[in-house]
Formats: sequence, C-alpha cells, structure tokens
Amino acid sequence: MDSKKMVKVFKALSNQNRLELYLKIAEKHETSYKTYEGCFINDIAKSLNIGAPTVSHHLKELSNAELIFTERKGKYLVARVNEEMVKEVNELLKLQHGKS
Amino acid sequence: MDSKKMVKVFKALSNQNRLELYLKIAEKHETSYKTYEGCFINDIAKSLNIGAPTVSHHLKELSNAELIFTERKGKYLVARVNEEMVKEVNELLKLQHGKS
DNA sequence: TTATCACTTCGATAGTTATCAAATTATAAA
DNA sequence: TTTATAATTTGATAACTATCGAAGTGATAA
Repeated sequence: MDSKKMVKVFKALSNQNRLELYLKIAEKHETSYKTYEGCFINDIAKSLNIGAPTVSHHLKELSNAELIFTERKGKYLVARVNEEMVKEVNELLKLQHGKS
Repeated sequence: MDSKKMVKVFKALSNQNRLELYLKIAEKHETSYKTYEGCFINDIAKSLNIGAPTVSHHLKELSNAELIFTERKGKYLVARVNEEMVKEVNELLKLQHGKS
C-alpha cells in the first residue's frame, strides 16, 4: 500500500463538486457496465453549478489520482472508473478484525 | 448518504500526516479490539515528524469528521475508530455491479 | 508545592486550491 | 469555409490549511 497515492485519492474526493462529479461518473459507470459505453462528461457537467474550466480542472484531479480514465470520443469526453483503484481504497479502509 | 459528511471524511484523510495518524489509530484499534483499550496518542505522535500542536489539530479534524472518538485518560489521550463511519465510506465507494 | 509531562489554544505565515473570465484548441455541423 | 459546441489552458484572486513557536491548561510525580 502506497499511502502517498492514497492521499492523492482522498484529496481528489475531498471537494464537494469533485466528489459529486466522481459519484455521477461511477453511477453511470454502473448502469452502462455491460456495454462499456462510459460516461459523457458533457451531460454531467450541466448538472453541477460550476463552469467548464472548473469541471476540466476537477477531471484532471480525478484522472491524476487514477480514480478515473478519460478518453475523447469526437467532440465529447468520456470517463470510466478505475475499478482497481477503488478496490485499493476499500482495502485500505476496511477494518480487519471481522476477517477470518 | 450525506455527501457533505463524506467530503469532510475525505478531507480528513487527504493529508499525509493525518492519514498516517488515522491508520496508526486504526491499526492499534485492531490489535486491541478484544480489550477495547483504545490507542494512546502519545505513542503515535512521536513517530510522526510534526509538532504537538499539529498533532492536536489533526486529531480535531479526524474527530470532526467523526472518523474517530477521543477520550482523556488521566494525562493521556486515547482514540478509537468510529467503525460506523468507516463502514459508510466503504459503502459509498463500493461499486455495485458485482452485487446480486 | 513545585516540576514535569501531555495536550490545547492562539496568532502568524507560507503554501495550496477552487473558481472564474478570457482566450485557445478540437471536433462536428451547416 | 464559416459557425457552433465541447473542452482546455492561462492568469488572477479569494479562501483555506498545514505547520510552527509561544503561551496556557490539566494531570501526575517528586
């Protein structure tokens, strides 16, 4: 476990708008799981009360923390959750004494 | 799920020293689980490269985020993990598509 | 009671960051 | 080619925060 990497992840989730952004990506990620479509940022961005530059900045933070992957699809940006990283975070936080 | 509460939790874990502090408390919490001793802050504080005022500040942040409970025992301060909150965080991050 | 240890509070500072407006780039549509 | 839409970059600013030293509080030990 690399705690520096984890600090980055928690930092990425420690802002209201950025957390909501992540959660929406994760939610979309779930519903489109079988088709692997990913999530169009443009749709999400409108539902947040922040401008495009700020959305862009937040996406970079989430990417940088390796919580999401992004990919351009024509005019649009598509995001997917990095499931491995999410798993790592869950492992870090899991309390062990219940385990066998 | 209250995302504001979660933001506070992530903020609390988004600093290197504070995350280490939390992890040490959690680790101790695990090993003393059966006896409910809790974790003496004084022991931990020495192993971090920060002064007492900063430790105190960080503990307040962790408390404030309800990640830990603290209690005075004579001269010392004792900390315990708030397992409920940790569970909530894990729920929030858990990806659902694997679920039945 | 005096000294010591553990922790907290206060005030200051250097560094970080969330946000925006303006300008720019990339792609698609007319 | 011109226009429109999506996203990024840049530069600026206000707000926040991690940290410290100094001073203060509470509890134990001498």
